[in-house]
Amino acid sequence: MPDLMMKIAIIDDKAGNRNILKEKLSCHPEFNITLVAENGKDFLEKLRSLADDMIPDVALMDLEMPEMDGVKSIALGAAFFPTIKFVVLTIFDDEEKIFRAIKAGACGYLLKEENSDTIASMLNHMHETGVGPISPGIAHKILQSMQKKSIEEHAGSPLKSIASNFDLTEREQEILQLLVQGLLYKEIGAKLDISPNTAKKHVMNIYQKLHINSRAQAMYLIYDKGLL
Amino acid sequence: MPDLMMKIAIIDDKAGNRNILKEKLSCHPEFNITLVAENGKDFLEKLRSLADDMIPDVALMDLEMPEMDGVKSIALGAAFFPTIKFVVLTIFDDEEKIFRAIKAGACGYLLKEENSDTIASMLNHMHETGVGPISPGIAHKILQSMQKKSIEEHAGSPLKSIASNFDLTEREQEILQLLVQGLLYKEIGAKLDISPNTAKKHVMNIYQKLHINSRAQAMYLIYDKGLL
DNA sequence: TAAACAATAATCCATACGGATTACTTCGTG
DNA sequence: CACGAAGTAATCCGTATGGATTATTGTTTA
Repeated sequence: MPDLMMKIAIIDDKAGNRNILKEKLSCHPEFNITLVAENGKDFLEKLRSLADDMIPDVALMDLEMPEMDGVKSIALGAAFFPTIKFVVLTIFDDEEKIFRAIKAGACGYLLKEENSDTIASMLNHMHETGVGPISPGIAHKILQSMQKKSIEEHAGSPLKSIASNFDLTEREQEILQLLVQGLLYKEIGAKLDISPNTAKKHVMNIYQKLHINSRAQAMYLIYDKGLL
Repeated sequence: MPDLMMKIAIIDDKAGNRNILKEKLSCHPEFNITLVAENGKDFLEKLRSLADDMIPDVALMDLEMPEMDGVKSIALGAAFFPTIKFVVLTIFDDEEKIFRAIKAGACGYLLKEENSDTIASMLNHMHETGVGPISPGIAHKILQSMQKKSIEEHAGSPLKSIASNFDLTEREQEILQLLVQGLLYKEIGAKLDISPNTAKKHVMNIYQKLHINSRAQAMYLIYDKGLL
């Protein structure tokens, strides 16, 4: 049996939602809210400055957020903090968003309208069995979208998913491609016929957009986490 | 509100299962079992000989059946009787079967272990809102298979074959593991409780054994060149 | 047309990295 | 017991990297 205590992170840009959720969870003593963030960027920053034993077990994540939305935060969070279970907690969204959140690594998808007991029991169920919580309405949407289009064709092209999820420009994709092959700035510059300084500038812009800070992290994201 | 009376079809090859299910539904007067069949072929034949107003609203379908299995019957049934909602009712199956049943046109997927009330409330919910019933465990499987497909299944631990091919020690494998996740020397040191200098020394030894000279090349070897 | 964005480029600084060398400890195995 | 292999640790050096800032040019679009 796992720990009885479950460390929970709440990520939502609206203070009202955060408080409602806190209140809902507070009735259940097994939940320990160890991290609250206003958006994905905030969340990742706080995570990085956290001691290992304070890393949350579960992140309850809204999708619509400024600075960094839920899909991006799940993709990055799941890559760098693989022990965290990401559960989307949101109002009813379109299939595309559901789909992208799941591909990013969400293991559950609950509607905000679910009541306190439902949420609690589903989270406990997940903690015990590993089975992610899914609201029936969401499951239905997933089924429909699966019937419509096969997943294979939706898998899409390599670097494109990074580009679409993180708004990389054409040039930045090109440079990322070379970067993750291990080329030096001067080599990238030579290959693209630009100054090494410019190559470096592009790389810095890419880091900002992906919210990482080293070439190694870029490679990790792209190669190991299949974000490519 | 739709009809209070819901016409139900039961398709299962085992008489025991049929009876258990009948019993479960009998507690709920809104269900009217109008058709019982032993397999898909039997089901379709009986359907064709039925008056229009006796066509069931819902078909509760087992998957493993002789003569004609559940997937085929759903595909054919959904084509010729588009008003019928097909709900798979089965024990826990592998992802592939779940997938095929959904693509064939199943609008719900329940586990046989669900209790009477759960099944009844989910069927009623579907009848009212059109939202198909899905057991949490099944929804979880679907999510997992979607994630796997999108991540494109890169094979298991490359580290072992690297180790065997290049005579890396246990400690070196351990360190390589952390290195290619993008950790700094100081982070590797902290994680393994050794000096960052030592971590670096190990990395230098690894580079020599692999005949490379940068972290990027290590990652390239392991991730892109698929293990080596 | 003005504003926003993309690509180009340079500079400064602190730090991380790759490379080489030296040294101490703890194991086994011969 | 002695020797080597593995793990530990420190130091010095030069280069590459990450981070921040500033600036010019062209393109797009509101």
